[in-house]
Amino acid sequence: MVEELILQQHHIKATANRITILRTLLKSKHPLSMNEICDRLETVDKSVVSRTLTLFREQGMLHVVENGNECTEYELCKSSTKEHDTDQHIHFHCIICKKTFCFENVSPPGISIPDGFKQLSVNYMIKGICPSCKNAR
Amino acid sequence: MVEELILQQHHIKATANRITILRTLLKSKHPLSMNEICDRLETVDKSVVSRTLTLFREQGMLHVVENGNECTEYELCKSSTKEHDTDQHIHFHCIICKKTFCFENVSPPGISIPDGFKQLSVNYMIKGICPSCKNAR
DNA sequence: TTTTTAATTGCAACAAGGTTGCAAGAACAA
DNA sequence: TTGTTCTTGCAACCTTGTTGCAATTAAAAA
Repeated sequence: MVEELILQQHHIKATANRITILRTLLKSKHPLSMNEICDRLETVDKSVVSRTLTLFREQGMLHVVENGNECTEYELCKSSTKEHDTDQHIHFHCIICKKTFCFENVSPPGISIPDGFKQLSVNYMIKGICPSCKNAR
Repeated sequence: MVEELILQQHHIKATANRITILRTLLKSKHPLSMNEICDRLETVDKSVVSRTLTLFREQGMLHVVENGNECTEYELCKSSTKEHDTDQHIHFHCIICKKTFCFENVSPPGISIPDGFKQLSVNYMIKGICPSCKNAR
């Protein structure tokens, strides 16, 4: 099973809940929040989802997508490990339908930051209106 | 008074609370969260701070800085109005001291986004360790 | 000035997102 | 089998932020 393989690669013990949560993330086309995962998986307690997402994050399995006023979202990293996150891209958050899109093939332009600051991660979030919400008006 | 002038320019009635909150933002070297403002101003109720920040935001007086897992922060716009926000820059959030810095002279590189998406705002947030936290270790 | 109307304030209660303590259950090794 | 560790689910809690409402204040009209 794909899920077990991924968990194994990140040194996480495979349990039924973890496989289910991972599968939910795998199936989704856009980043999911904790509550979206809970809604899709009514059998799993939110405390388990919370702890599982923390675990996945700590093991470098997830990207954390910060969409602003709303809640934190998570998406699977394609090619990242705990040490190296090579899979960063730009996100677009629709202020109407509240969905977050990944612009996979547009990578965030590197910028030079002032001396003394140590960069660990980047979050490039564009807000606006997505095509389907734009057309709906 | 500078504060009254700024409020007037954004068509906001000047009250004692609003002037105090604006002054707090003016004095700060980095973006402030609602709670940081409440801490500095113990006489003003947090509901007033909340409503005031909403008002300031609606009138284009503030930048909203999303620092991720923690809370929303606000900073004064230098040159923005309700219609045009020309004063966007990159922010750096220190994961240790939780302070957010503005990189004033590094403007976010424009990127071309896919067709159909309408861009309204950009948030470019770098996370890492700031100079003083780096030196403290 | 007095009256009427509208805006602002402060308190408390609430809501959403998320975390934590803890006891019970499952997995696993000795 | 027994002991140890990990995982789970429930409830309680915390934090950030908003809202209902009555009281106060400010502004406008008479």
